[in-house]
Amino acid sequence: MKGKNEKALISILRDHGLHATFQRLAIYEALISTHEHPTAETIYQQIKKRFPIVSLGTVYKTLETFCEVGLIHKVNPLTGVARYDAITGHHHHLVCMKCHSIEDAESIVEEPRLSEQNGFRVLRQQVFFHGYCPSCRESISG
Amino acid sequence: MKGKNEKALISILRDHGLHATFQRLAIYEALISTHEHPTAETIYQQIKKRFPIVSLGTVYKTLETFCEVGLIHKVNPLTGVARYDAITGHHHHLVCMKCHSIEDAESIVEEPRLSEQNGFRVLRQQVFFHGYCPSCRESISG
DNA sequence: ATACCTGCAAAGGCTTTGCGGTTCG
DNA sequence: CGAACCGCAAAGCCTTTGCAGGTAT
Repeated sequence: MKGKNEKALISILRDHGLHATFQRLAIYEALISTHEHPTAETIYQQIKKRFPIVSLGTVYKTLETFCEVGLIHKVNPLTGVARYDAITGHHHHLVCMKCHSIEDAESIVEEPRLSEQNGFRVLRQQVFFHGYCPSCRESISG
Repeated sequence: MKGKNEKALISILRDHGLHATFQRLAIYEALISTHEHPTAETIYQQIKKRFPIVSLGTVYKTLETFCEVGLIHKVNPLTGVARYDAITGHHHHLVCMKCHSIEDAESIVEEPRLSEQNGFRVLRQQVFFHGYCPSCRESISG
């Protein structure tokens, strides 16, 4: 994605049904130019160097819009509120994107519990499946 | 865990180096009695029925303490701040528990991308590996 | 006896919202 | 031109913090 010219970016935004404003171009460009999974604040700080007028509120709104149309993803799989679990063993979670229920799921594949990867010491792993629980699925697609 | 008597719960708390207060017993009991991955607020509401005096602040503190000693887990793998990612393809994340950096990781095992499980329609899956990145690892264990 | 824990209330931080004005298509 | 979008600032949550009093060991 890196190095994409402005025209290509404009097309991408329009293909997703969005107006191509310079704020959006700047935000999207900032996001595809890094692998650091930045926060809204971080993106805001970076953009401000080139466009001192952009506001933090717009960055939030824009990122949310991008998520809605599927252009980007939130890395954080939940919606802000902390959720707790007394089961500390290895298992997965089925997260409903509508009602935000969280169900446990068995480990489907017995994955290797790597203790290292690229020098990164892994202490715990979690798998999230996002989608629609049976009842929400019904209420959405009929 | 369900149905554990009070004595057993007290032992569990003590084994983790914690004082056994009735607030903690109530909070822990509430958490092991459900599979709904409740929020602090939810636990608070439930406990209030039996012990109207317990405060929400204590629930938060207690849950945090339980996490620190490994008695429970936060389901949410990050620390409250939303993080964004322009790469929407299937990949994993290495989350540093100290500096909160997030690196991409390749899919180690080619997992089956189930579209269904228990009637749950899966649209996206994310795997989080929590641990220490190379530099934090160094600064912790010498 | 003392270190730990709780309740209360205030503060903090992240995110959303409302509104008037502006811009894109 | 109309709908979509932006900046600004205030409000809204969720969570943490500080402190004085109480409790477990």
